[in-house]
Amino acid sequence: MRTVFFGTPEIAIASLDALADTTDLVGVVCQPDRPAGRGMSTKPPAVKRRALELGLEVYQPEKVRSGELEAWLRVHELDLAVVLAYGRILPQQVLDAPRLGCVNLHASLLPRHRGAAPIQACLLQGDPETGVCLMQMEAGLDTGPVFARRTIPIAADEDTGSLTARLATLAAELLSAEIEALGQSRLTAVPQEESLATWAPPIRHEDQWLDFHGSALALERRVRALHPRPSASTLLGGKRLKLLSVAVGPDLELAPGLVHVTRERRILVGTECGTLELLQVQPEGKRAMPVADWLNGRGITDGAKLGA
RNA sequence: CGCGCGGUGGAGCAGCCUGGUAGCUCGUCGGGCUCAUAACCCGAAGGUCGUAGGUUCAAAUCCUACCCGCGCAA
Repeated sequence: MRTVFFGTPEIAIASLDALADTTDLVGVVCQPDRPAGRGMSTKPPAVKRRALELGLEVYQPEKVRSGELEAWLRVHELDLAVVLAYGRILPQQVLDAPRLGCVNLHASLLPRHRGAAPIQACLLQGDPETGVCLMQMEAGLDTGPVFARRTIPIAADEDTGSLTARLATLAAELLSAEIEALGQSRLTAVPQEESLATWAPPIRHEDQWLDFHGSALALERRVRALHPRPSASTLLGGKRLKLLSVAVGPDLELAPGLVHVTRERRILVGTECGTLELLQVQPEGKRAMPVADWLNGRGITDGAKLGA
């Protein structure tokens, strides 16, 4: 079976490998190299680096609707395209280019969390479990019928980083298990139950700033959903302070944003409902550190105010 | 050359502007005290102050270059 893989970031790599192992993978499509990192040097996406290691042809179209991408696909006379976190919405002409169309690996239990940030969404919602779906792509975003799915429980301390890694592996397993049947059109696609659909919008730039006028529970989930990127941030003395790891603390009377250092050298922050205990922080310009280190260096003292 | 912060005993920091060979909070090791404690007391080990030059009688402190870590922005 002649296939092509669409994907861009790290999460897609395991599935890229799986597709390369199980089919005649003729090329990889990913987003163009973009200026990134300190400095301003352009860096190739993770998928491109892996594809080059595998000796695969890499195509990085600037536009997906110009017709060039469709033409490139047709030249390769494909049976199937597998998409995982490519980063663009593909038009119908592209979806129709391979003989069997395009299938997508989506990191949620559809129809829950359709959209760009399903992993963050399930953590924000406090879902007990999540998973990946293998689905037929259609013009609507993540609306197509589902061929197969895998489910995993979400740990209490799960964050986007750890969950992304687990789902990347899970997606690759699902793809490996189903690819042969898929190629032979032996899989049945089950339509999604529209009434159960939820939407997982992209994380916006401003979403990283915590507002302590919320519940400790919701803030703790937000910190995990934002970790490790872009990370939850607040302000301390006019400078950014990243909160990398927190926990719901004991129920004390503390004004939202007010810091209390306990006798046991624990750091509690007041919220509208409950307290948040800080565990790992990263002051601007510093490396990440446990709060014990932060206290030793006098980076924080009792009575400080966060979010100012 | 996109903007900014930082590299000081194992950790986190102060000292640098106003040069005169190093301090704080911890940790570690040994001893003591206590019903008990991420408690307290006593003592000890541990640092070529990122690297290379320069200025000076003298540099962690001033100057130059370079290396490394980090935040923003993308």
